[in-house]
Amino acid sequence: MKHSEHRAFSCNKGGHQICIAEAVQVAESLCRQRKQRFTSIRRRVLELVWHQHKPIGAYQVLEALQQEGRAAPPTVYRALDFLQQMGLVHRIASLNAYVGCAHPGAPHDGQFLICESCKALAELDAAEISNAIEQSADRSGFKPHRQTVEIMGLCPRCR
Amino acid sequence: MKHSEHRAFSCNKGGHQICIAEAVQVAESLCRQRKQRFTSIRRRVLELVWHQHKPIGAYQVLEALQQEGRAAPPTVYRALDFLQQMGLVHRIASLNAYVGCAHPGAPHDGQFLICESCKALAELDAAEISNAIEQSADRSGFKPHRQTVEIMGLCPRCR
DNA sequence: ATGATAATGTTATATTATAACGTTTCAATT
DNA sequence: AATTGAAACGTTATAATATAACATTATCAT
Repeated sequence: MKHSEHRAFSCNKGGHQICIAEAVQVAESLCRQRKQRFTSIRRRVLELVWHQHKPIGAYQVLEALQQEGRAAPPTVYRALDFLQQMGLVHRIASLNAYVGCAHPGAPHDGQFLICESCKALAELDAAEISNAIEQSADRSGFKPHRQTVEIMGLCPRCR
Repeated sequence: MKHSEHRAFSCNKGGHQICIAEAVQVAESLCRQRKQRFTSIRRRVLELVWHQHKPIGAYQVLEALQQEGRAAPPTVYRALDFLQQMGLVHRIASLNAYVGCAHPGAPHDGQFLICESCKALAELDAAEISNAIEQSADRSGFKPHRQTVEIMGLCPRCR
């Protein structure tokens, strides 16, 4: 089944992709477990981050919040920081943007495939890549701690 | 010779590391080959980027330039853009900072090891990593084009 | 109910980067 | 040497991203 190979970019059906309602449920559950408050702002920001399956900028989130009432940058950044600490959201450094974590539960650095054409993003968690990184680092006497891996290119639909 | 394994973080002797004067010479030569102008601003910015073997921010470069005369942000960003296009400087997305390219000649995306303690940076060009990325991307039907790989951790001296 | 802690509101500002437009420099040709 | 067209640079303003600092409110454990 060829399509299954592309599930990194698909959503909902048949995969481990978590969509907006599911993402919120998982978040709620994880926060409860960890005795952290999943406040309405945090929930709303998580929803907005998941709203498109593309990275979203902090100020785009802010705009959306402002249409529902007052809000200022710190509100957004605090919520995003919290969600990142909970491992529910990743920051994409090369885009200054944020995306919902596809594999929450255990905090981790993801690896990201980002389509230069349609801006869609898929999160990988390829041990193959992590291992290659770890081994190469080791050979330089370097002890890796955190990795940023962001691959720009063309997604299956756009290539 | 254990130290040779660590040459990614060393400088000058016995390795392919290029230090400030060498970097300028190589740059001069490459620009001449490509019929590009290696102006005094571009030279000076390249020197400043190489001055420490650590990533440097655009505004730090600016400050240095301003101590030698007038300068404004566009001056720095233009020079940095040019140097990046020539493959002489890399931008480190996770730091919003710039670093001299250790392997100029053919433009490429490097992979970077960044020490969280002393801020030293080493550039890798590990085929092992690129291959792992390419294969993982392939399996998702993704055609990679450009990669950002930035590993934070502890360098040999600080670990 | 009370007090401690965490979360949020609010204002201001820091940091990084680019837009827009006029001027200068440079090198190729006349 | 003068001309000219393109590239580089100067300058001012502003955009885009992110944080500092401090007052206020909400929540939880007692």
